[in-house]
Amino acid sequence: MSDDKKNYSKTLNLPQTNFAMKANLTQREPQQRKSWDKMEIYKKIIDARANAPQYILHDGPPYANGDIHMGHVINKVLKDIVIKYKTMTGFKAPYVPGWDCHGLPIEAKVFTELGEKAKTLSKLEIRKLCKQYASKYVKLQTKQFQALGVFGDFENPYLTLKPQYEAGICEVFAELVGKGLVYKQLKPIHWSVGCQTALADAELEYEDITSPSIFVNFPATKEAQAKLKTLGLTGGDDSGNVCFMIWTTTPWTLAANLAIAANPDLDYKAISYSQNGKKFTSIIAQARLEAVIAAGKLVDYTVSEKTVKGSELIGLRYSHPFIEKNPTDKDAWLVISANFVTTEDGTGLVHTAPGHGLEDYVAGQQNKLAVYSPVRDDGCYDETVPDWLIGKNVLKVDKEVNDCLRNKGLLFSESQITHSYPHCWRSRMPVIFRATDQWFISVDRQMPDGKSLRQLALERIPKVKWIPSWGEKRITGMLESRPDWCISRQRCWGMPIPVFYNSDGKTLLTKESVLAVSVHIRQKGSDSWFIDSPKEILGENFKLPAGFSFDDLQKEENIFDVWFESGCSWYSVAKQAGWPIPVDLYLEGSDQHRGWFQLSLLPALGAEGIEPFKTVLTHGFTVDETGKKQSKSLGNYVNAQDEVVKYGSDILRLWVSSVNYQEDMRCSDTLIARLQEAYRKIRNTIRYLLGNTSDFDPTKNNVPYEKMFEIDKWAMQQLAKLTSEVTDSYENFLFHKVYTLIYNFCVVEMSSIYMDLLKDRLYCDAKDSLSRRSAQTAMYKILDAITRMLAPVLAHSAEEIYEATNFKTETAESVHLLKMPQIDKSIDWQKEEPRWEKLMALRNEVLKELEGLRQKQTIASNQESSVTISTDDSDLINMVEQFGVKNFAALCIASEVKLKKEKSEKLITAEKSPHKKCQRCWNYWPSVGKDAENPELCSRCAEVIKV
RNA sequence: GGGCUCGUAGCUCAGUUGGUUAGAGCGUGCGCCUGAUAAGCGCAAGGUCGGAAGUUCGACUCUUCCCGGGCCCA
Repeated sequence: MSDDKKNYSKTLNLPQTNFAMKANLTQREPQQRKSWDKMEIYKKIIDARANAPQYILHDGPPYANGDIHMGHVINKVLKDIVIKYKTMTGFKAPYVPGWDCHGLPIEAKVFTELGEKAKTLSKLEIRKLCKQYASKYVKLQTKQFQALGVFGDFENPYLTLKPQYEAGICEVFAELVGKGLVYKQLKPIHWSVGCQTALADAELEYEDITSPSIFVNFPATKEAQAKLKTLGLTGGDDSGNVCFMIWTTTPWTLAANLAIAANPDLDYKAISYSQNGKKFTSIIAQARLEAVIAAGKLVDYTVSEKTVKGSELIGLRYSHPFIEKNPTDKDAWLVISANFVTTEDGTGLVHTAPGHGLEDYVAGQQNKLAVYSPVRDDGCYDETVPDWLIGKNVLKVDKEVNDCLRNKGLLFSESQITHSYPHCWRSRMPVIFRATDQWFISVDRQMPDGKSLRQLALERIPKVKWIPSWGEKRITGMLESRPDWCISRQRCWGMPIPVFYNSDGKTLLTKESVLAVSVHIRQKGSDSWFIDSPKEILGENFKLPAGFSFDDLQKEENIFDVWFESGCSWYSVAKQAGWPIPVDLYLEGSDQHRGWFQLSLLPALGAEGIEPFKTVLTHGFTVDETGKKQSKSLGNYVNAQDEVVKYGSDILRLWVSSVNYQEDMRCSDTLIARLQEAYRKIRNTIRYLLGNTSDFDPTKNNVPYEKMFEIDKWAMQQLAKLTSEVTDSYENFLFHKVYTLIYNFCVVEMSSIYMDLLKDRLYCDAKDSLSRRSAQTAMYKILDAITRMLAPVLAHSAEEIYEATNFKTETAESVHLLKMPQIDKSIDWQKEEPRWEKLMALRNEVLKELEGLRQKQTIASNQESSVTISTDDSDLINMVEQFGVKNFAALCIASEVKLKKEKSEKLITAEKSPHKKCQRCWNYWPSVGKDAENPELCSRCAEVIKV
């Protein structure tokens, strides 16, 4: 038997292709990239689109630090899919990758590596090391990004440390200065003691810590006691010590206490009790009575019947629990009014230290209090505090402060609470709130057009398309509540703030002065700020305002917040490259609503009055298999490099495309391994298409649609549907739909249905027969279209497929130079769909019947069967007859289908075919044996063999 | 604690303006084929749609609360 088989199999048109079944991506992909490098693929693509309309995706700069992780993979692959897709739809879509190079993480790392030696180095020397460090990681990450198959101008990336970028920062800053948005002020900010610098909101990380939770009595002055008595809150001499009770979790800030805030609308009462043998009467909010009683574990106490509004308390004075003399030159130690006081916690009377809290600061300003912050850069008290605190680290004095209060009998209650508290992202130490001189960009000052940055931002946000749409709500909420932007940092690795001072302390900061600095920076880079004289920096022709002379100018030592630097990229990169603002797309993780999106929006609105982006697309974060946050310490962390090395980058690209990036993305090695399976299925489907079209030359063998077999027309209709839906999904950035559509098309329409039933025609019919060429025409078109549709996702494999395609409709050097498939509008798949649904339903019933036979072992394959459809349903009969009984048999891969036009118990019956098996095509056809020369063949095969 | 957001089979996704027994593919189990062969085909089992109330003739779809994630903030 095997002899016969072997003989006849040689007469069949079996698939032939060099396209390997085994992908071997980890070896193949690097070669692919080499050949792309050699042909300068990125340049070719851009050149090929020289006169095309532009589509600008402006890259958000990752920080030049460390290996890339899954977050980078998702971000860069999504961007690359967009770029490749837009390119294939005819746009000129440049991709200029960028890196954020300045900033504390690098500087801190350099300091750590240097150890003690750091103190001996100059700022310039430190900056040199920082630059080396950043450059090293730019190079490393460049390689890692390219290894993902990302195309871009990696030869000329934008780096925030390049002089032309830095000059751009200056120019944006100049505009903001010109609009009056920049000011310097003593104001409490987050201060990192570890790094000795101010920190931006984005540089904080919240961690749980344990803090003391104390209730403290502040003794009312005699005058205040008298007033309280008049109000009826306190009684006669039996009131004992009359106090205002406050609550705090930061005892160290008590040294800077200047006021107690009360809410004018809240109700306050007095509670009398004895503690340690002393009688007290404390004023607190009525709503907090219960909590205070619990905190003090009071058993015997009386509460005043009288209730007064907070407004009655305003102006009453107290003496500080442990400081005798007002350390400031302004008023202090009185009850002030503040609406932010609530009854959620504490006592309803809030300890206020304007130098150590933002709300305190605002309240202090309103009440003309000083901004008193007796804490030095190193986190220790200065010499204005009581002797026993001078020079001590504020984060370590809680116990001493509490002891002092206890000794004075003013510590009403003491316990511990655990709460989340901001920490410095670098030094990991808790930050403190501390008033220092800082530079700010105001979000509420009026600009020349009468609007504030905040107003303008809220006005422009709806003009931007936010994907997903809730991004708009999110960024709106953030902008509504954000404070002024603190843009100064007391470090050296960054762009200096271009400000000068004279010896009187007067500030030189005008639009013109900043622009003059910008010219210098553009030529010499920001290092020159640390080397050159003010005269050299400003240029000797610069006209100094009255009161300034070059001989008496000091340079500002602060540098910009790195967020300000990256927030200028729309200018330093996009605008300087001549791209129109707003650019088409910003695409980053959803954390950037607070970060880069917002901090690009503000400078752009301030400087140009327009938002920098038309569309903002955000993606979520990777979580582990159970949906939890990934972290190295928990061991549920997926190392991106390992995955690339293990599976190849197209698998990771396919994974990125397969998940809905708008939500959290579960990620693990197992889940990525699943995508490898999916990849194999797609690959094999395409391999089959390649194998069966290897002898198909579309210029010679093409069969026009009208002449195609019905089933092939179906395939063409399915392709038209797929193309239309995939295009729609790409246009809406719904890549996981692209994936599902293409994958299901491969699995269902192709592998399970079409390619299976096509075998007889492809293998057994004459090579150049209409039936075979018809099938090949459809397969070829499907192959061509799928290759293009896959190219943005499977960047390497699509190229491999394109190379393995024998006859190409267009010859290009790369699949990425081609266009996406056009939707064939002459094919009305929607019109045909109902008919096919009925035919496929009937087919399903036949297949079910055949499955029964197979389980009974009556037949082994569908080819052995003979099917009978018995019905008096004329619609059904017409449908089958119109379609053709033979076509329907082919659809079911049955050897024979008979149509009985009478009603029967069962619509479908099937049996083992009574006919003989053709040894060539394995069909059980009546014609087997009719040919005298080849008695074991059917007449079709006998004919084919003779040619 | 606040803002935004997510929670449909083991996994990845569909589920139209609320309307008949909630779908697909993968994976799993069982079987078939051996002319796509470290491939291919078929069949089957998997879901109280995170939970609880409510609105409604009717809710996966609307409302409220709760539980559990994520991002951002305090």
